[in-house]
Amino acid sequence: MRISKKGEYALRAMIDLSLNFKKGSVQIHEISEKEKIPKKFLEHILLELKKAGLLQSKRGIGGGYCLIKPPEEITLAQVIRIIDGPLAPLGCVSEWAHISCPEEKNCGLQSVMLEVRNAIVKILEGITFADVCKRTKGMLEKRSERIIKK
Amino acid sequence: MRISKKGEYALRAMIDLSLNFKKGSVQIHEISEKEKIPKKFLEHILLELKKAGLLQSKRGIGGGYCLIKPPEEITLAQVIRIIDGPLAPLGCVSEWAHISCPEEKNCGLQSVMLEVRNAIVKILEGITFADVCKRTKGMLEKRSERIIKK
DNA sequence: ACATTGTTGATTTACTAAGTAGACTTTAGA
DNA sequence: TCTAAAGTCTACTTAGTAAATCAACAATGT
Repeated sequence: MRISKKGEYALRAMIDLSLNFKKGSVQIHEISEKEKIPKKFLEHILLELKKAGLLQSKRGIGGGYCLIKPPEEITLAQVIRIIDGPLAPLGCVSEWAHISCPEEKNCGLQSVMLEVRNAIVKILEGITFADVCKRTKGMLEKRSERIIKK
Repeated sequence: MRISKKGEYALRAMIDLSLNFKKGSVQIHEISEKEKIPKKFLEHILLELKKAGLLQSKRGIGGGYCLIKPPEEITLAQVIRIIDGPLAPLGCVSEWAHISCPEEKNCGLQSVMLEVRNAIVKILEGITFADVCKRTKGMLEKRSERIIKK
């Protein structure tokens, strides 16, 4: 039930790019250092996200990556599907990669897993990168409040 | 976000054993044939489930496996955790294998994944094998109703 | 011209999933 | 007590994927 390391890196990179959406492009090595992601590996990830139509890039001095659309319009589900594939726990309940069930008689299992899939999808399709950034900000503020109170 | 093949096999085997809970023990090859699971592979799986305290076995002629507890008392979550490990999408939000977050600042992501984890856990800890069997039965009945109507 | 940055494809390394082989142990029943 | 039928155990294999790295290349700004 895990998101791969690659998927996690992709999400973190997208968060970084979302934070910089209005400030212009960010370079691979900046993200790599900030998020502690191996640079060469990150190159591939960003390229995939670019090919999927989420990112824009510019080469040469002063180059870098930036989001094509505002963070309000990109959901976590989109990124995870690009990098890790379908969100469903079993192939037979994925709408993206539907594989027929070997045992029709055990479809009680299928119906449970469909519930799980729907729950996951509902959350991840309902949350944009703008939301995530907002959450992070909110949490940081709360934290500093706590520190001030001390 | 997938359950492994092994995990799926384990679930199917447990469903079989649940259906036979009152009828006595079932042999590996019966399950293997019915569910189309490689026999040798299934041996490992059942052994793991036995060591985890879910199954009982008897060797020799007329031997086989059976549930220790009634299907009402075993949840899907238990089996998946035994075979596939934690249910959380990221290590940093698992209660079973908590790994600290590399980037405290991006904990917005963590909070989303915690929501996902909770949604998954809520479903899988809330459904027992008795429930799954009931669902399957219900679906089969509905299907035969449809056939009769034709 | 040149350093900087992204692009591309090949390759590596490590790990895990999935499955197999074979010797061993227990058991029921002829 | 012998034997065939079951589970048990240890080791191994094979395939695929995750994660990462390498090196040559292409575009860009100064």
